Amino acid sequence: MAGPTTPERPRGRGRSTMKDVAALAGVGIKTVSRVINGEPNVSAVKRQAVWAAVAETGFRRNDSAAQLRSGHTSSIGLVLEDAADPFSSALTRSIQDIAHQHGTVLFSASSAEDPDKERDLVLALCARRVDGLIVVPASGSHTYLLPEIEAGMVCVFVDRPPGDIEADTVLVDNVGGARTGVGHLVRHGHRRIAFIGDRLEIFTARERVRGYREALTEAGIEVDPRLVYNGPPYGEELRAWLRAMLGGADPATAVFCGNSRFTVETVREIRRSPVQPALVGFDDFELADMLTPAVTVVAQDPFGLGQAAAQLLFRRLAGDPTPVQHVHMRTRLIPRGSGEVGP
Amino acid sequence: MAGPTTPERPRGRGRSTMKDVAALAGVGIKTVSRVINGEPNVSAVKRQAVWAAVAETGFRRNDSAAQLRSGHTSSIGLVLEDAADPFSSALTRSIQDIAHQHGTVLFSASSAEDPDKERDLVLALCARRVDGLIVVPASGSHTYLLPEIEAGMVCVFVDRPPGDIEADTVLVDNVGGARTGVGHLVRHGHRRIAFIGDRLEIFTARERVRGYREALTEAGIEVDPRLVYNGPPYGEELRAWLRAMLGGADPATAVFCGNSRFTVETVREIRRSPVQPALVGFDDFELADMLTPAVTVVAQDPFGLGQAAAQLLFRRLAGDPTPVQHVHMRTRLIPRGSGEVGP
DNA sequence: TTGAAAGCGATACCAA
DNA sequence: TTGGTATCGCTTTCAA
Repeated sequence: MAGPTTPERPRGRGRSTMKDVAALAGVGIKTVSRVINGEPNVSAVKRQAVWAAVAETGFRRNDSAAQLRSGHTSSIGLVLEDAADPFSSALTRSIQDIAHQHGTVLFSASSAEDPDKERDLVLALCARRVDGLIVVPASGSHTYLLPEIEAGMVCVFVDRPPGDIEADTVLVDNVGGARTGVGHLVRHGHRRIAFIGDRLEIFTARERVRGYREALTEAGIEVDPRLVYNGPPYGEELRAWLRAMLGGADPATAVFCGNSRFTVETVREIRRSPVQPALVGFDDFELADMLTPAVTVVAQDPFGLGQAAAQLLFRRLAGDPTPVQHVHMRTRLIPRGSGEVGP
Repeated sequence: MAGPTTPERPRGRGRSTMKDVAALAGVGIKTVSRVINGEPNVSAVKRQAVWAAVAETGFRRNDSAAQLRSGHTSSIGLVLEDAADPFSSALTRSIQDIAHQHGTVLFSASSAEDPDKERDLVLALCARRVDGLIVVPASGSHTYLLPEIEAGMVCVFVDRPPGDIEADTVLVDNVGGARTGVGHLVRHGHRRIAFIGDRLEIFTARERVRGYREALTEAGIEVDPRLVYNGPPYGEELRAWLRAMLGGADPATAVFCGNSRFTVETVREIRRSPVQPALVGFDDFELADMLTPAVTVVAQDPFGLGQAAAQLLFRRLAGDPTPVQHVHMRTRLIPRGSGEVGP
């Protein structure tokens, strides 16, 4: 009984359009458009009639059609390494928030550190005509973005710079942070300090080793290559290396870790080890203060990083024509115990 | 000199279209469409000519235009509570992966547990005509989705059921998990067991208290309301309650926590406390095994949860017409020490 | 204040 | 195997 009494209402699948709404409200389609988009110059009477018809038909504007004509999507894209990583998820959240403030939604995708997958994802986002793009670039060249950028796509790179192209970046002061952390260990009397970090293909790993080297050189300590690990942060390879290094004839008395994955792995290995080296890690992590001993870290600010990147992006979208910008974020040493012990 | 020699190439802002590509390649626009979309029935010669023209012009298909005509976007939406939360970010990652397998990208947004914001985000995603939607619903009614669902939007709810509507859900066995965890404490001789969890507006909190009550009742233990906390997982309120409860005349000898936020807060407070109750937490968390004592948990599987939800969604999108489904995921007790001590 | 008409850039359909 | 034409639902433009 209830069904067939409202013949104007589209049944089952399928959406009603502005045309349907206009017909039902007895106005022109352009008036519907004005009301939906909150534009002025519509009489209160018609405005009400339109909203009534919208409610009646369950109308929802098709943004694809709007974008096709107007040229902007009110969406931005984010491509990062792994959405499940705490650093990435903090980044995501802060970018989502800034996007939301600008009435914009966020596409996000994970590249799994694979340059080809990153490229696919980025280009898919470009095909969707997102207004702008924030990328934590995998290694490799980014020249594939040149045509997109020339066509008007706005890109900001976070945490790492892109390969082979000049573009806006928001980076952490990796070198300075590592210098601070290693210098801290030096000041506590250590001279045999190990470095444990990612493969050197990864920008942040390169920069942090550099900071490590600089700190040692500055202290007049020669770098011992047997104390430097650059490899995957998981698996037997790392554990074997740690065991060998800690159990060897001339073990390190302190360890500096290149990121929190390594810090955690190192903490686990130290637990099993007869010697207890001092430890400082790059990047803070949850419960670092609750471990025994509590872990001293050089903290980054992933929320701040995401905010800075998003704000730069929206400034560009608003038309900021200034030359390419390179923003650097400070790090902060947080002493908690593991780094404040002598050799 | 290099610039003006290729007059066909669009300069500066603006994209080339299939029309441009067709003109440059000397073929019809429909042939370009066939090549771009990998459709058959195009000669090798023309195919090559088209790809050459695509490269030359930097053409990238405008997906909005494609969607307008074809009706699907190859995108799905995800609305959750907080992208920075480890549970949510694991969910995000697993959904991203399944989506990617289906050639689909993911919109994600955080509701911050605010029903109005959730509604805005969901409707924005509907306006973008995502093919489907996965939602971790905030509390409140979800009747606002009825018109969308009737218009063909496919929705799957994860971790919590929606309010006031029947829809596909993928939930954790909250009651059973809590019963298991509390039962574990009972078996170690505890009779004064506290429950610490979220506000009762939140579905999982309600279910987990229920499991707690059932376990106690089953053991013939009366529930003491002074041992039950339902409130925010942060701030002085919780800490004061914990201090009072642990320092009172008749303190609990064991604590069951409703989620990992509470577990961590409780661990911190126990450290400062003179008494050391046994502890079991719902939801596993990183480094739980490295704390002292290591924390016994009832683990969920957020990756599995996301996978199940995404797979159900894509089954629906493929046309699965079966009635509304309610999937339940098992939990798993992981004894680590904190829960294996007597009163 | 209002609305008719002309696109936006692709795909669907059908004729060649 | 090819490609012309109508069309998707909206915004823009412009005349009334």
